[in-house]
Amino acid sequence: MTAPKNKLAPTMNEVAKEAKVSVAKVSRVVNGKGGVKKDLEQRVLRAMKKLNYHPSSLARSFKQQRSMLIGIVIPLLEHPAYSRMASAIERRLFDYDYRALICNSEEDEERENDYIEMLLRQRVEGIIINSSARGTQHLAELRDNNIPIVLFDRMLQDVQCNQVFCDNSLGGYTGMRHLFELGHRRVGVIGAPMYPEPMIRRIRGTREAIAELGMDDDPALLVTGDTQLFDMGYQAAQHLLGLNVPPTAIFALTDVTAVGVMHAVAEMGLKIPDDVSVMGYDDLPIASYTIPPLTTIAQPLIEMGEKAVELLFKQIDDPDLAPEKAVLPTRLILRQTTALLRH
Amino acid sequence: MTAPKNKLAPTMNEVAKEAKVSVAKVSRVVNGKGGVKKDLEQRVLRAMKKLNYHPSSLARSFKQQRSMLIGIVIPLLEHPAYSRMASAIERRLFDYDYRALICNSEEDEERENDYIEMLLRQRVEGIIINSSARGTQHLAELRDNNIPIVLFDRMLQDVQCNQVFCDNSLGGYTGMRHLFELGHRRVGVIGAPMYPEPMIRRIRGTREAIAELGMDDDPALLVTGDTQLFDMGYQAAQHLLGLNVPPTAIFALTDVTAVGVMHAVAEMGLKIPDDVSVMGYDDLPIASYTIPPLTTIAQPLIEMGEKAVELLFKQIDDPDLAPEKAVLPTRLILRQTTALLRH
DNA sequence: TTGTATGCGTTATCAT
DNA sequence: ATGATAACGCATACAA
Repeated sequence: MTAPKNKLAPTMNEVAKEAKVSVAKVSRVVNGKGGVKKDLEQRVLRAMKKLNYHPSSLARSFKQQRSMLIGIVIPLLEHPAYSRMASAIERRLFDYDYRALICNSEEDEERENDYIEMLLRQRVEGIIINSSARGTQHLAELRDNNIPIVLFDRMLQDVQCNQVFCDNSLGGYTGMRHLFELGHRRVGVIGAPMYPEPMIRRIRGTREAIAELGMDDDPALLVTGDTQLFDMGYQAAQHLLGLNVPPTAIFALTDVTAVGVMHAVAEMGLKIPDDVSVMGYDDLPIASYTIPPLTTIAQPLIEMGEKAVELLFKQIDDPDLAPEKAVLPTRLILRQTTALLRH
Repeated sequence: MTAPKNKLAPTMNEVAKEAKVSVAKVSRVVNGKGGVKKDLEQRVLRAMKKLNYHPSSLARSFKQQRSMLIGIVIPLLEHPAYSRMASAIERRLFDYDYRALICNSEEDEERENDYIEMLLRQRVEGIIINSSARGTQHLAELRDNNIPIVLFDRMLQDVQCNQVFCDNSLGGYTGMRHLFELGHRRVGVIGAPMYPEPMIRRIRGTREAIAELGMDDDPALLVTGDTQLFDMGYQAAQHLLGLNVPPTAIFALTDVTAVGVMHAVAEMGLKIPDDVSVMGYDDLPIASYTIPPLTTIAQPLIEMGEKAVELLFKQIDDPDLAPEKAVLPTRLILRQTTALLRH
């Protein structure tokens, strides 16, 4: 790509000349600092309009050493849960006159690192990150660079910084317990993808429930995989229901996979919830519109986003503040895909 | 929000001091310009690492008068179709070393204008916009500001700039014709929301089919509304199927509304496609996973994004190039929600 | 091969 | 109330 050949945007200097005043006055008018005579102010305003002047954030940020930019790093913009988080965060930042640099890491650690380097260069004043990395070294480095950071959704144990997440372990447990109470003892769990932290915890929660409540503890009942898309749920359900002793319920640790599960179940000619109970996790909009509507574990995505912004600004205001961990509540949403086990 | 009290990032000057060379040399090393002795280059690299130096894009962009930033304006980040478009565009820009400023206008004209002003201030080198505005004045203004712009998805007649979109009218026609060929004469059309340009065209396409093929032309069969979410489809379907003479098929001009339709149909105890045929529009991932899978009109969202980026860079390279309109093909995806009309 | 100096557009400080 | 001017971090033209 070569350099743009476009006419350059007008500068404050040109406005000053047009209005026959000094740049200082233009600056004062632009920033509404007051101390400018009414008639001159009008002249400046007119000149601005005439030249179609838009103050350069580039120059301004550079001069002030403040970018008014916050980085948002999420694993997959196309995933409804993540796009919802990103949009909640962005909306809140906008209210504060901050702009968001939304980075779509596509669950790729290297891409995530590239983005972080980019954000550092853009001199973002803070980063809210839903990290796809397995390690925490790059985040520790951010902290050492003194850039305010909030870990979002995916918490990480051994890094000292602000974190906002739900108790995924409890969520996993709650779902399992719900199925247990309906009489299910043999429950297939779809924890795909395997590695991100929330998923590991959700799985752990289900295992705790299995142990504590004395449910079937069969390794064949846990299916993991690479993606968290429809397809994964579809395949996993086929596998689970093809087992010698198939489960009577399936807990898909993501709504999107749950939809895939429902599809597979229907295709096999089974009825939900009569023949198999199905649970999801996330409470995405789609969960209300499956047929029948999906019982699921809700996460307050919007509140999480708002909390993250709050913590970030707190830290920007006072960098020495001790990092805070905000754990938001998870909620069982009863709909119609789970039912009493038929004997 | 007060000014950040964080330690400032190290500058090139500090690196130069640390390495005991001039800033010019550091600059050369950073930009890989060559003409630097190996050992000195090593010293600079070491100093950079030691100080944790990240070149300031702010200063760089400011100095070079090139932001390397492109603005993307979309109506609703949380909508799967739009987040997919945004992500396709962003990915492609990233390959070109450009960064995206993703703006979520939330279908709000004023918000869209705020964002555009912001983008102008950020000195973006171009804008790819899926506009929520009804008028075109602000876009004409952009063009007059000489900022390269590509209209995306939602085309606008009377503004002279690059545009990428699908033939929505043909899409609407194609869907209708498909239903016609299955024997349906009385088809409910859900064109919600009403005003954006693609929707107007899709509706027009259905009307052309109705006229040309001699299908039932009953105003009660066209339902419009404010959103394009599940809910809208749900309500619209209830309305349509409650008509004195209900339609035998429903064409929801958006997959998301189609899912809402399917939900309503199921709730009323009707079978798809036996009792009612249902068609969607978009071919979102969810369309493959409804039960039964949704017959729909596919739009090549990824290709649209890539084409938009291509046109944008073309215009950046040569601002005097005549604007181009790229019309991408739409495709009928046959799945299982439409069937021959039972007599 | 290296360093010095200039300027990008803005804000802020200091005179006036 | 107003204007002249320095400074922000970097790339580059030019001198050495």
